[in-house]
Amino acid sequence: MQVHPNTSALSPLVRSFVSHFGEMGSRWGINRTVGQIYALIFVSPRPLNADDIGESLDFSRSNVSMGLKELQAWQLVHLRHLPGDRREYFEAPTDAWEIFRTLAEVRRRREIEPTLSMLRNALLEEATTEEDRIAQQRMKSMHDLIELMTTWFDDVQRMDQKTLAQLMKMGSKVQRLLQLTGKAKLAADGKSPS
Amino acid sequence: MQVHPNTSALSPLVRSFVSHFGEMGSRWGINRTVGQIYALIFVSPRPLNADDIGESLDFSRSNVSMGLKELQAWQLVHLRHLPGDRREYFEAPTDAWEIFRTLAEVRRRREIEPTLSMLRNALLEEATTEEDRIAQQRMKSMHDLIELMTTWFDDVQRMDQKTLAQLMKMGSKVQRLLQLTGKAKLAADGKSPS
DNA sequence: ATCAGTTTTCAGTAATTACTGAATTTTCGA
DNA sequence: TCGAAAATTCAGTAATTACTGAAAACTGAT
Repeated sequence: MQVHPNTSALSPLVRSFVSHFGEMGSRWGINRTVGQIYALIFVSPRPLNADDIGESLDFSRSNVSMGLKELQAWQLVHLRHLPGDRREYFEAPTDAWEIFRTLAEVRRRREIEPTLSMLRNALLEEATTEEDRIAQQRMKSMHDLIELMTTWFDDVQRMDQKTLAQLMKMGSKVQRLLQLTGKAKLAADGKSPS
Repeated sequence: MQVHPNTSALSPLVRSFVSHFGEMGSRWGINRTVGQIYALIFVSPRPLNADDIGESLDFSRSNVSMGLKELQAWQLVHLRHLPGDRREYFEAPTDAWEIFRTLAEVRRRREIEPTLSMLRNALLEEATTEEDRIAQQRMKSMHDLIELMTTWFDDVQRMDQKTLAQLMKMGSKVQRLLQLTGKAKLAADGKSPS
């Protein structure tokens, strides 16, 4: 049931995008095929089914199936059904911010949390040697940084997009603003600014 | 010339840290051995030479050599020489911020820049089909986000650590501050706040 | 210049990861 | 409930990546 026009011949534009994502994917834990599948879905104007994908990229049906499973686990693609078609179609969120947040969230769960938990355990141990005491110190600073950054990221995520954009556009100018506030606060507390 | 005490028996503390880094490493592009070598150097109170490392982790001398080469390419470890010893010793920066910045910098060079450049090229192409036009739109939003974030990161890097810590601790409270400033600016411009 | 100590390279091999096609299971319309 | 269409699983194989030991190259003290 060929409902949609044949999309199996990729334009050079899409082809280069897809292949770049393949390369990049393999620098992450994501493998090449998974990267390519994602890229293809991301730029596609309509949801794609597994056959579309396999045909476009010349992967076996089962390979596509596994790739899609992984992308779903990363929450990078969503399953959809098209009326009058039993096959499963996939589409990807197009909002770059949303994608970024999703990725950050998944990585947090998979990498940050286990690391924090390992570090916390390590810090609970009684250090018996000087070596261990020094090791613990360094683990602590790593732990604290990770924790600071994730808390901050949680906060940032809660901001509305406008504030965020404003903040980012300000860049280091925010420094002056903070200095001002600091002084205002000191003044309000009845102290003279240093 | 056994100048230093034998460090080849790792404490349980260090052992678990090292092995966690091994696991995590393989989720990045970094392989397990490289992750472990880094972890070991990071917590070591003194610089280590390749034999120390190989002995502690039970890797072949050549494997250690390759791992160190990669860590140097990531700028995560530095070569040092100890007086009266011809061997090369390695140590890792212990300041978590510094490590983070280094990593960000290397990733930027290796992953972000090539991606931006691919996207810029793609955006220069004349889109002939509707499909390509849509693909380009999405590539553009991805490009813009990446660019925004890297510029922002550059700015942030230029801030002193105190401001940065302050900013991060404020978290979403900064939102109120920005709203205030916005209003102040409007007032200064002689307009009424919305 | 020599040479012992040290690091690097690299070809071969081991281990891991990716991919396929056939078989199985699931899904949903009739 | 059945059966065809679709999706998934999985054992086997291919491809890639990691690791080793032997050999080559380098280093610096004498």
